[in-house]
This record gives sequence, C-alpha cells and structure tokens, in this order.
Amino acid sequence: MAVDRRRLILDAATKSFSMFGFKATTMDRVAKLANVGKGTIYTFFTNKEELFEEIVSTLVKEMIAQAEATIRPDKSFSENVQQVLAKLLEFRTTHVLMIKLLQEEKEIGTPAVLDMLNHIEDEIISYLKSKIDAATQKGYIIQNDSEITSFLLLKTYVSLVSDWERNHEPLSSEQIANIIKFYLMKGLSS
Amino acid sequence: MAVDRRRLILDAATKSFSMFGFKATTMDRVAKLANVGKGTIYTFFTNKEELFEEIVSTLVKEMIAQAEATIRPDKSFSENVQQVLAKLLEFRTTHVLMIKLLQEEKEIGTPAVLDMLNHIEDEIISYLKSKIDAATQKGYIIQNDSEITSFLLLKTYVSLVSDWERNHEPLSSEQIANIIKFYLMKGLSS
DNA sequence: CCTCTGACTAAAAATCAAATTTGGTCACTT
DNA sequence: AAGTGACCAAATTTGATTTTTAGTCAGAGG
Repeated sequence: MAVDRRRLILDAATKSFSMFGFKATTMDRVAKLANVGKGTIYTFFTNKEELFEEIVSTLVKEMIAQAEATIRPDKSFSENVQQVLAKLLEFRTTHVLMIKLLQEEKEIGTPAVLDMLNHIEDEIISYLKSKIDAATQKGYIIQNDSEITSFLLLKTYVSLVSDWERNHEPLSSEQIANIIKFYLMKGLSS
Repeated sequence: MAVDRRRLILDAATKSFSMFGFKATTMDRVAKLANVGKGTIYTFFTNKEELFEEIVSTLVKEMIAQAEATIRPDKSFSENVQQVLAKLLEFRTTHVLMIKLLQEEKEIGTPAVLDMLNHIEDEIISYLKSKIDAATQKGYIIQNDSEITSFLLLKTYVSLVSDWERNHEPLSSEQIANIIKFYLMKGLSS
C-alpha cells in the first residue's frame, strides 16, 4: 500500500471544510485536493454527510483529549471543572474547523452543520457527566442529577462567554471561573 | 374626536402581527383592518418598525404587570422569583403575539423581530435586576453583581424550558423550580 | 383651514425559466 | 481489484420580468 487514500481524502476534506465550510465544500474539490478520483471517495464514505461526520468525530475526540490533558489530580474538583470548561470553550475561538462551523451555522444555517453542532454539544455534556459521576462516586461532591448538572454547566458557560457580550464588556476567564464557582459550585459542595 | 384612530391602528396592527407576524403584515392590510387610509398610519408612526415597537412595548408592560401581580409579599424571595419566572415564561406559550414572534424568528429570521426579542430579553433582565437589588437592600439575599445574577436566572430558566427538550422529557414547573433553587439560590442565601 | 385619504412611485421581493453546479454512479482503465 | 472521471438527475444559481410593498403627497371633504 503506497499511499493511504482514505487518509488523503480525510486530510483534504478537513482542509476544505475548515476553509469553506460544509456547503461550499464540493466533492470535486475534495477529490482534486486529495489527488484522487471522485469515485474513490465513495469507496470509503457513503456520502458527503458521512465524510463530514467522521471528521467532526475526530474533532470531538481531539477536544476531549485536550480537555482531559488539563486535568490535575492534585487540584480540587472545582478547579478542574474550570480548566476543562475553559479548554473546551477555547476550541470555539482557536480551532479553525470549529470556527467555520459556528459561522456557517449562524450565517447560512446549513442543517447538516446544525446537527453536527448539536452532536458536539451532546458529546461534551456526556463527557462532563462522566466526570461528575466519578467525582460523586468518590464523595467529592453531592449531586441530584448529573445530567442536569452537566447540561447547566455547559449552558451557563456558553452564555457567559457568548451571549453576555451582546450587551456587556466580555468577561475574563477568571471572572467566569468565579461566577461559575459562586453560583453552580456552592450547591454541589458537600 | 369621534374615534381614536391611533387606537384603531394599534389594535388592527396587533391583530395582524399576531396572526401573520411582522414580515407578512402589510401596511395596506393594517389600514384596511383599521378602516383608515394608509396615509393616516404615517401621521402617528414614522414607519412600520416604529409601529411594531410601540406594540411590543405594550406587550412587555403587560408581561411585567402580570409577573408583578404574582408576587406575594408573605412568601420567601426564592418562591417569588420562581413565580415571576414561571409567569414570564408562560407568555412564550400563551400570548399569541409572543408565539408568533418566536416562530417568525426561528423560521424566517426577520431581523426586526430578532431585535425586538433581544429588546424583550433586556427588559426582563432589567426587571429581574430591580427585584434583586431591592431584595439585597433589605438583606434578604447576599449578592455580588445583580446584573449577572438576573442574566443567569433568565438564561438558565429558558435553557431548562426550551433547550432541555431537544434531548429529554420536558421538565415540570416544579422540577424547574427545584433545580433553580438548588443551583442558583443556594449561592444567594445569606 | 386642517385631517384624512388612496392613487402613485421607487425600491424590494417574489416568480420562473434557463444555465450552471453538484452529489453520486458505473462502465471502463490500469 | 482498485481506482477513475465522464456522465446524469437533481439541486442550486442566475437574471430578467412581474408583483408587492413601504412610504409620499396632491387633493378631497368636513
């Protein structure tokens, strides 16, 4: 096997999705970029959506791996939650594909992109939930419903980072950390 | 003055906005409904937006009056917050104009409507803030920043009522009340 | 006078057919 | 068997044409 065509296609598609978004990325362009016949793409992926899905799936793994890497077992649960949220949210502003997806969703409202963003949100909540469940198990926090807690954690974080800016000066990460600690963590501390 | 033409126009426009939304309401239709020449509308309102604004402004006043009416001085601050939020959110599902605006924003994305919804949100937050400030003054709660508190209260409430339903069974008002109390109120209690 | 009107206009939006683009296939090459 | 690109039906874009609409204003009516 001289060249991994599947890899070539994934790399080319990732580049194109990042630069032009989902809608403006054509299968012809991906084929050209990957130096591959268009038909070859369809031997690895059943359609454009599935190709997109695989790439987003990798993106999510990358996100969670980076978040996971920030965890410091010597720090408190509350501080680690901060770290993880901060890292996850950083993706919004640094990762090119993520930026493009958020922009495409807002400006064009491509349905496939909305689906993916919802999917990403679900994955993040599910990851947070696993962390919260583990912390509950170990008695670090008290807990009613970890699903609701993770849901609210993410929603609150996103609100403070993006919605807040419509009417106010942006909040620093430190301010956000304090707010989350003040409102959401007090209820959880045992 | 036999008939209050301004009133006729406002009533007709309110009906039309409620039935057809902002975009599909034409000034001709409003004039017809109000039994008034089209030119007459422009003697009271400089343009369609301003007419709309006045109607939404009335809607907001109505909302806040209804919320205010649910306040029971003999109940706790926390319970009253619940009551007020519940009442405000009830508007989303009962008031015909509100329903139409939310639907138009989601489906067509009319910019003038988005502006109005943002405006409504701001008014609600400002109202909540005034209540929180009063409660802080009286020593019922402790408080860092009432602006952030009201912002988070509303955002959390809306998330629980609408976003939550994408993946879960809707929450009952009682459940929502408990969640808000558990997460947001503990930090506030003195 | 002064209020009110609806025919009028310029600009925006909807319509529709033709032209172009695009996702996906498959007969053929290597 | 793996890979390709010409090909096709379906979707999208274009642009010229028609229709609708916000806003105006000359004049009717009281």
